Formats: sequence, structure tokens, C-alpha cells
Amino acid sequence: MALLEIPVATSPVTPKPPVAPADEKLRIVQDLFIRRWGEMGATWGINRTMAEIHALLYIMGQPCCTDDVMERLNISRGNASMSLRGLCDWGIIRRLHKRGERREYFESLTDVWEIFSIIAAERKRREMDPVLETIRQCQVMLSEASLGKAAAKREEVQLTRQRLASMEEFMEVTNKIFQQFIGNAKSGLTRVVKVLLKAF
Amino acid sequence: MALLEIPVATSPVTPKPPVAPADEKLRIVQDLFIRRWGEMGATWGINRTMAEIHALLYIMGQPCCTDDVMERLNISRGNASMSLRGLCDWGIIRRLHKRGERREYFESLTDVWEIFSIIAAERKRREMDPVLETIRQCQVMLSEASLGKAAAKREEVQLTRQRLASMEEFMEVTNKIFQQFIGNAKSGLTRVVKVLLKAF
DNA sequence: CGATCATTTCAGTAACTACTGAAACAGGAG
DNA sequence: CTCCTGTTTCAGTAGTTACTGAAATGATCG
Repeated sequence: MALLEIPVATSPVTPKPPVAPADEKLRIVQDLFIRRWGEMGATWGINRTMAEIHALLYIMGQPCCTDDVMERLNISRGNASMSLRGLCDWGIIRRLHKRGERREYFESLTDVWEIFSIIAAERKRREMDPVLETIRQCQVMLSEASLGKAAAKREEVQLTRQRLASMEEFMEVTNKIFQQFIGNAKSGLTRVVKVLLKAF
Repeated sequence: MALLEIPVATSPVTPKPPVAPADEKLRIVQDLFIRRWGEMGATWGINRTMAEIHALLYIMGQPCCTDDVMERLNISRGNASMSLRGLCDWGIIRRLHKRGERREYFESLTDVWEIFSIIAAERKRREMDPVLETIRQCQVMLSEASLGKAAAKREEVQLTRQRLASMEEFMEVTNKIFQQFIGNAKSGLTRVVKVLLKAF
């Protein structure tokens, strides 16, 4: 866990040779951002390195090649290669061939809304949908048709059915919110929020 | 990962023959639900066992003691104890003393909306807020005041500032959606969704 | 074609997380 | 006080995931 020491900050007295200190600060800022983003990713089931790479590409705003990434984040070639591929698979970064260059570059999508739409869609598909499906399957198994009238009336069965139903309702509503998220890019979404805020 | 053999329920006496198959089905349904819930939790940074315990308490709808949990999920006493405490800390299950009983029971909150409000609030606090704070901190460090006019005008600096700003805007909007989630229990939220759906 | 450079794969390992089981602890009853 | 019953803690370990480094593969060029 002892990665990414922040390159030690400037002596406070630096006067103003206009450009160099700005570069340094820029770097510090980027590292800060990258680190935090990585931490957040980690608690979200995306691994830290992947999240950091994405943060790097996003904040740099210019294409980087594998070696750039390796150097900047202090990771091995293998790790960089696989993580970059993973991010491409997610669709939140893109490969980029530069004319007359052999090596490949990578860049992040620039629209934050698009990035999160993609992530949200994927997580919904992978995590919420299966749960919803299971809940429905459970309800079928506890239906009168499946258990018989007498058994279906039993208190425990009723209770379970009721809990399943609450959960289903909840997940359906959440799903709809997600849909909004996914379906509307920036303009749409800020509108969503305006509507929300006005309604309350 | 090879858990969850459906445990053999050895009750000393098997009273009601006609309802027995219903009991069995009920158990199967519960196990299904528990398992899926656990899987979902795992991809969400909550560990599988904790999520499973919560699912168990939720779907059972009646207080269980430590031993019930251990038995049902095939986990050790230590694990059960710590996970139960963890869930209590989150605030999504509660300890419960039964009159004249020594051992403690646990029950899940019953309102799904409340459960998720709690989780959402906590995740926002732990994950989104720090990122927002970092972004702001970054912006300060790149401000004209901090860099000087000339440096602040440089292209890379401008670009970085712009990216930080987009990200900030996004997170603020998301935060507001979360607030709605957190602030409004069921009735409020379904209203949110109605509003949303009508607006599009 | 072989030489050169970039990329991917993967076995081995490091780092981390989750879990167990036993020991320590708590407190009520006799 | 001791005994009993239930709970918590924690050292040790099993199981998992992330990472490295080197070798294999692929691509481009003369």
C-alpha cells in the first residue's frame, strides 16, 4: 500500500520563475486527484490501479502510451497492459493510433456523464438485474399455484412473500432511476435534477 | 466459494406432514435470496457474509440469535459475532433482548427504503464527499491566486481546471440525487420517480 | 527474410481479506 | 464466591486478488 508518494512539495519561498513551479503544482494536483479516485474505485469493486489509470488519463487530457502510465503510476508493464485492456473493455477509455507511430496511445472519454452512464449501465446489468430476476423466481416458487392454497396461506409464507414484494418494488424504482441516468446524457440529467429539486 | 449446501434440518419431531413440503420450499427460496444478496453485496464492497446475514434476517422476518445465524449460514461463532456487530454499526440491523432470555437476538430493519437510505448516506459520506473535497482542493491549488496569472493561463493548467470542473459538477448533481434518496423515505421516493417519469 | 520494438500472456509470489477456533471476558444464578 | 451460558476478541491460517517480470507473441520496417 505504500505506493505513490507525492513528490515532495516546493520550498515555500520560491519566487516566480514563471513556468517550472506551475508544472510541479500541476503534477501534485494530478497526483492528488488520481490517488483519491483510486481509493474511491477500490471501495466500489473496481480495483485501485484501474481506477488510478483512468483518473490519470482523464485528468491529463492527452493520450498516454503504456510507458507513460507505467512510469507515472509506478506499475509493471504487465499490470499496465492488463488494466488498460480492462478499461477498454469497460469502454471508458479508448485506444488511439498516432499516425506514423508504432506504439499505441490511450485516452479517456472526456464527457463525465457518458463515463458514468457506461458504468451505471454495466453495474445495473451485472448486479441489479440478477437480483430482480431471483426475487421474481422466488415469488413464483411461493405462489399459490406452486404451493397449494393451504400452504400459501401460512403465516411464514405470507411474510416472506411480503418481504420479497417490498424488495422488488424498491429495486424496480431504483432501476428506473438508473435508467434515467443511463438514458440521458448531461443535458438530460441536469434537467432531471432541476425537476427533482423543484418538486421538493 | 463452495458454500451453501442446503443444510439438513434435523428437528427432533416433524409435526405437520401436509405442510412439510412448503417448509422445504420456503427454505429453498430463502437460501436463493440470501445467496444472491450476498453476491451482490460482494461486488459492492460489503463482504459476502455480512450481506448474507443481513439477507437472512431480512427475509426471515423474525429475530434470530447468533447460533441461528451460524447454523443457517455455516459460519463460525467468531465470524457471526463480528459480522453481526458490523451490521449493527451500519445501523441496518438491531440487537433485541427478549424478556427473561439471556441470549441476544437480532432483527433487520423492515423498511427497505430506510435500509438503503442508511447505506446510501454512509457511502456518500465515506466515498463521494472526500472526492468532492479533493477536487475543490485541487481547484484552489490551480487558481490564479495560487499560481500567478501567467502560469494559470497555460494550456495544460486550463485544461486540468476544466476537467476538474466537469467532474465537480457531475458529483454535485449526483450528490443531490443521493440527498433525495436519503432524505425521503418510501413515499417521497416513489414520488421522485413519478416526477421523473412524467418529465421525460 | 530477420531485426527491432511494442504488446500480451502467465507462472510465481506478494499482499491482503475473510474466517476459524479457542481463549478471555461478562454477568446472572445459586 | 463458583458455575453456567452466552459474547467478544484475536492469533493464526486459508483463500483470494493484485502484481511483477520474463518469456512468448505480434507487428512494422528495411
